[in-house]
Amino acid sequence: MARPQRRTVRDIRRGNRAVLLRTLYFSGPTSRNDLTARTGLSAATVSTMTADLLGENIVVEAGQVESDGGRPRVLLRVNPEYGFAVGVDVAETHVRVGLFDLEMTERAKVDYMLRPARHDPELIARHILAGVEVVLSDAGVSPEQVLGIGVGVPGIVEPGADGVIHAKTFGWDGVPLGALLRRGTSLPLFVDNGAKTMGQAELWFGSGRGASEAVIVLLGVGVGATIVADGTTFRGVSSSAGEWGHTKIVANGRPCRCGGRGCLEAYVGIEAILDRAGVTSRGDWEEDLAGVLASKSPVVEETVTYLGVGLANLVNLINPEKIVIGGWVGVQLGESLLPDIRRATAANSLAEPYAATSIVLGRLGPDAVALGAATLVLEEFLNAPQVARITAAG
Amino acid sequence: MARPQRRTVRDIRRGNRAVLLRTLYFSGPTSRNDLTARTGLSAATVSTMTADLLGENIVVEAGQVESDGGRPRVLLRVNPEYGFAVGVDVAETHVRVGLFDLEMTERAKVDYMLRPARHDPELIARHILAGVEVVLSDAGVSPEQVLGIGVGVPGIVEPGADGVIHAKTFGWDGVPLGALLRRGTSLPLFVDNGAKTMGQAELWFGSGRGASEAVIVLLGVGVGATIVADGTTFRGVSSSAGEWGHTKIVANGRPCRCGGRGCLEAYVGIEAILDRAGVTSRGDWEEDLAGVLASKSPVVEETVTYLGVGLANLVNLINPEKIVIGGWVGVQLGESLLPDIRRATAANSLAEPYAATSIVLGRLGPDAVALGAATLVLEEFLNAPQVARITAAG
DNA sequence: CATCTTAGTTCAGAGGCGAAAACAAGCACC
DNA sequence: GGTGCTTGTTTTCGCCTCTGAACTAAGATG
Repeated sequence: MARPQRRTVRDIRRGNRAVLLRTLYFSGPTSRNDLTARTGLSAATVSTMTADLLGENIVVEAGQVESDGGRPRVLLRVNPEYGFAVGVDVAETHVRVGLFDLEMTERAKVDYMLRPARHDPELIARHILAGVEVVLSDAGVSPEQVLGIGVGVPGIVEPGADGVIHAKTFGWDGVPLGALLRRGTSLPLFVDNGAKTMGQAELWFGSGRGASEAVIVLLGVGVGATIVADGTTFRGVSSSAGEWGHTKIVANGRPCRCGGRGCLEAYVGIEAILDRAGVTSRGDWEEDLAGVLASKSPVVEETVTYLGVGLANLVNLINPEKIVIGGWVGVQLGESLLPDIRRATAANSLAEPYAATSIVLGRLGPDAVALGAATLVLEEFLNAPQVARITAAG
Repeated sequence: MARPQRRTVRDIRRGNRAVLLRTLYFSGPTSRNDLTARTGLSAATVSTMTADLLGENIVVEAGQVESDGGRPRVLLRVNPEYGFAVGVDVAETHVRVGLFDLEMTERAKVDYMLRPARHDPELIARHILAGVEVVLSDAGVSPEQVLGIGVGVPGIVEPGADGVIHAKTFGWDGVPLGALLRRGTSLPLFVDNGAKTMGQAELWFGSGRGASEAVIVLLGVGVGATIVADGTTFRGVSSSAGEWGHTKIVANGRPCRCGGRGCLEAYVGIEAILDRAGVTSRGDWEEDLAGVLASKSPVVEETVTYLGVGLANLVNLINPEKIVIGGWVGVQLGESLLPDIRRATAANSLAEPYAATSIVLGRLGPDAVALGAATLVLEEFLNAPQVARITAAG
C-alpha cells in the first residue's frame, strides 16, 4: 500500500546514477567493466555515465589493473575531495563539530564544552555555526565545497524542515534547532537523534556494515536503539521509533527517570547498574562500572540477564540479521561478557529468529555520533548526486 | 544502503501502470482526468495506459459524471471479474478455502474440519486442493480466471518458493506446504503466516486502512503482531518478525508454552487469562472469557495492565500511527475495555509516541485470515499486472 | 608485425514520458 | 439552431534513456 509514485524517464537516469555512485563508493576502486557486472547496467550506459561523473569531478581515475592479454582496466573511484560533510554531536557535556571528506576521514574537529545545565539553544546554535567556520578554515576548505551539515542531538526530532527537538534531559521542548541554524548558514541541514546517527555510523562503517535488517543498540546513560529495515533507518510515524530503553521488561518494576516503571533503562542504564550495585559515584562512571564488573557482584549477572531479555525482545519482534551493541556501557559490558549476553538472549528468544541473528559489539568509538551525522549528508549525496549544487555563503 | 537496482525504460511503464491501477482500485470509480491529478502522470500517459487496460479488460467503464458546462467525464474502475483470488485459512480446527473476486467479495467458500491432532501435511494439502476445485465450480469460475492462491498458516514461514513452515503447535517442523501444493496446481502460490495475512486484511480493508506505519496485533489462543512499515508488512531477515506474544514483559515471570518465562502470551493469551482467573474450561473459550469479563475479577484489570504494557512497548519501539487490536480475544476484551486499554498503554509509554498513535479495534471477523491470504494475490496483481498471464490447469 | 584478448566508446533504434495542439462533447445564450 | 465557452480525452511530436552491436583502444604473444 506504499503510496503511488509516478516516474518519468529522467528519474531513471537519476536512479541509475545513484546506483552507479553507490557501487563505486562501496566497492572501492572499480573498473567500468566491473561496474557493468555489479550494477546490471549495459556497458554503454556505464560508459556515458562515468564520463559525466568524471567530467563533474565526482569520480576520478585510480590507476590501472593489468589483464592477461588485453587492454588494462582503468580503475575509478569516488573523488574523496569532491565535497565535504560536517558532522555535529550535541551531547550533555559538549558540542563537537567535525569535518569529513567523502571517504569519511576526519579532516578537522573542534569541541565546545558546555557548562552543566547550560543548554541554551541559541548558545548551542552559535557553537555549531562557529565550529563549522573553525573546521573549515583549519582544513582549508571553502564553504562551497561543503555538501551539508548533519547534526546529532538527544531526544526526539520532529520530521520537517525546522528540525524541532524534544529533549527532556536538555529541558528542550520544541526547540527548532534547524531553524536557528538556518539563520547562520544556507548549507543543507540534517538534524537527527544522536542514537540514530550513531546507528547509522555503525551500519555504514562499523560492525553493521552490509546488513539490511539490523538493530544497533546504544547503552550509555540512556538506552536506545536504531532499527534498520531494508537498509534504512526505521523512524515510525513521528520519528521516535527505537525508544527501546523505555520498553518495559518488568511490569511494575523499578522506577525509571522517564516516570515509568520497569523500563529496560532502569536496569541496564549506567545509573541503574551503579545504583543496583550500591555504588555511589565519585564522578567517573567508566571507572565505577569497571569496578562493578571486577567485583563479581551478582548485579553483573542480573544486568546481563536483563539485557538479554531486552535483546531477546528485539530478536523476537524485529527478527534482525544482526544486533550491534554500541555505546560505551555496551562496549564495556560486551568486552568481557559478550558470550553471557548471547546466552541470556538465547534463553529468552524463540529459536528460529535467534538462530538468524548474530550479536556483535560496536566498532566505532564515541566519535560515532558525529561521524553518523556526517553520514546523513553522505547518504543524501549518494542518493541524489546533484550536478548543480546550491552554493551558499557559510 | 538499500541494494542497488538498475532501471530501464520498461520499468517505468510497469511502475506507472501499477500506480494507475492502485489508484483506480483504491479511489473507486474515477475519471481519466482525476487520474492525472491523483497520479501526477500526464493526461497523455493516462489516456494511452487506460486504453491498454480497457483493451485487456482489466479496467471497465462505470458510467459518467456530468460536469457543469463541459464534456462529461467517463468513470473507470477495475473490473472486479477480471480475475479471482483464492484465500485459504489453515487453522487448528479447520481448513477454510474462499474464492474472492478482485473487489474481495467472497464468491464461494468451503470448510474442512480437522480432527484434533490430525495435522498431516499431505491431508491438509489435499483439503486445500480439493477446496479450490469446489469453490471454483460452486462459483462457476474457471481455473484460468484465478490469479493465484494465498494460504495463511500458523507458525513461521521461510522465505522462498517452497513455502517451508515451522509450526510448533501443529507439530510441523520444516513442512514444505508450498511444494506439496504445487504438485496439484500450477497457479501462483503465496504462503504466509496467518497472523500476517490477518494483519494484511485489516490494513487493506479493515481498521488499518490508509495507515502506512501501523501494528496490527492478534489476540487469540496465540498472540502475535503484524508490523507495517511504509505500507508493507515488515518481515525481518527470516520472515519471523512480529513475534510479539513471546516478548517478555516480566523478566522471569509466568512460564509460557513456548518454554520461556514472562512472555506477554503467558498473561494475555486466552489460556493464560482463564488460568489466572482459575477457570476450568468446559470447551467454549469465548463463553469462558465472557464469564471472566462479567465477573469483575481483578484478573480483568491485571490483563488490561499487561496488555497495556505490551502495547506500550510497541508504541515506544515502533512509533506507529495506528494500532489495530484484532483476534477474537482482542475484540472481546476491547469491546468493553478499550478505554482502559488505552489508559494502560498511555501509562506505560512515552508521551510523544503515544500521542501519535491511535488504538482501535479490528473490524474484520475471523474470516480475515482467508481474506488476507487472498489479498496477497491482489497485492501481487496490483504491483505487477501482467498482460499475459501464465494460465494453467488447476 | 600479425593476431588474439579484453576494455571501453559510439551509434542507431526502440520505448517511454510530457507539452501542446487537436478533437470531442456538452452547456448557454442569443 | 448557430456560435462561443468550458471541460475531458486523444493525438502528434520532440526529447530522454536505455540497449545491442559495431567499432576503436590498448596491451600480450610469438
